[in-house]
Amino acid sequence: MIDPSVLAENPERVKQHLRKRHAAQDTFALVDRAVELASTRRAAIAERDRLRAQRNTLSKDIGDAMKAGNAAAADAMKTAVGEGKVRIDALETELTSVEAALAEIALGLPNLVHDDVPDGKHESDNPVVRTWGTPRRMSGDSHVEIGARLGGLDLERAAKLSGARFAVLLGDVARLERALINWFLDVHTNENGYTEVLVPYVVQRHCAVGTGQLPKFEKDMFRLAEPLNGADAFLVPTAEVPVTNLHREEILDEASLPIRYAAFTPCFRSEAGSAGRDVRGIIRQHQFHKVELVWTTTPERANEDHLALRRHAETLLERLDLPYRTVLHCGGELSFGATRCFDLEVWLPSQGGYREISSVSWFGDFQARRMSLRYRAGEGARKGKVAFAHTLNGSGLAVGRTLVAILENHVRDDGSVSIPAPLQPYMGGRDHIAARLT
RNA sequence: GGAGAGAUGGCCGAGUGGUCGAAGGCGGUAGACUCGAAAUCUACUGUACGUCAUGCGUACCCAGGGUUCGAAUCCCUGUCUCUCCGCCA
Repeated sequence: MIDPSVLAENPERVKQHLRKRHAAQDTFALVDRAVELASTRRAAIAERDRLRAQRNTLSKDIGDAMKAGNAAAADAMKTAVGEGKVRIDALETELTSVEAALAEIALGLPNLVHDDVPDGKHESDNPVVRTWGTPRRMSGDSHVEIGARLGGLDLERAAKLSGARFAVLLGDVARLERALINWFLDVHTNENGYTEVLVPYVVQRHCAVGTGQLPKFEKDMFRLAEPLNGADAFLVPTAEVPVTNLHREEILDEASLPIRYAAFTPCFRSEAGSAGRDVRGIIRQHQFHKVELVWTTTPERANEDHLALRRHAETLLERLDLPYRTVLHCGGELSFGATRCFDLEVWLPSQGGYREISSVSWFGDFQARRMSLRYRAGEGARKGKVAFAHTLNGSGLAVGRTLVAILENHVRDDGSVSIPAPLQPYMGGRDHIAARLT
């Protein structure tokens, strides 16, 4: 959520950011509507509070009059309070609907855009900010064929269980997936200072509102048919949702920041808008695994923290010897809640191009406002003041896509696949997975 | 699934209709004392919204309703936590 006072007092600035995002036309009208609603809201609050102050004074006087035995005076004042109450009730009814309408708009507006974000509308407008490694294979079999030859990937049987966009992994390929999870977590906790956290995979609606998936993108998530503990609930689309919400509605000490979590979770996505894209293989699945890195930090630190987080993800690809590039999202590509975002794209020979394997986002205080995640400044001019924290997250990494990249980049001529050195300890010390003889 | 107890400020804990944003203690901050520290003493120590802003007003004692001139306090509903029994991984 963007700052409501900026929305109310500086709508032109908000629209400028919307233009940079190439937002839909009707979004601009919503900004104007919000300005009207905010003004109505302020007027209603002012009148209601004035009447309540009057009531509170009178109530005291009534008590005094009754103690003094002056029933007639008390009754007269009771009548006056009663009249005020009718108006107060009307104003509160009005406020409830005005604030609901305002919240609906505010929760549906995307974040403001960081100055670093370049103009542009499409993926092709994202500038490349880093390239690492040289692709050895420029084309060839996809992970589907390679995985099948290893006896480790069975999409047909997965379809018997769950339909399209699911996979069954077997043998050493399944173990390689598990090795990646363990290695990612070990690197982040042992070398990068993250705290490992294991969280629920089902969350109630308010959490997904907090991180920004809701209310706008409900179609992308799996919603449970039955209420969970009395509330609407969803399978997590990413660990970002439960982990960022861990400290919702808290006021953290600045000394405890940044808080950095590394979380492994399965991720569930309905991908409703993706019909026809990546139908083959395991690039786009309804269920996949991801290790996610989530930071809660201060506005002062956030810029450098965002770059540090990006390096934590990039380094993994380098150690796995997987060529990749890093792009900076242009305005039109920037996701709803992000103020600045880097995508890491790994080289996939079968596609002859780079594919997203990690998205490293800085949200400013956008998510923090939605979940009331705040901190108290410890030092400096603002000492003792409470402010919204900044949140960041990035994949470190998407496990399934890393597996695909390893299969496709490290396959050998005989159909076997080399295991990158860091993963070998997790694979019984072996340096390759052999192809089956058939 | 059955039975019971509870939810108050950073923490502990008092408060059963008005003088309660809330006693007291702990913790924290500042000052005094001290060469310094400890101990001691003094003061301060919530969040949000509104505003004709070094001030004033309003709301918040789990949440939502209700009773009342007036609710932390009374009533209803819900949520969560704890204890015991049952079941289960």
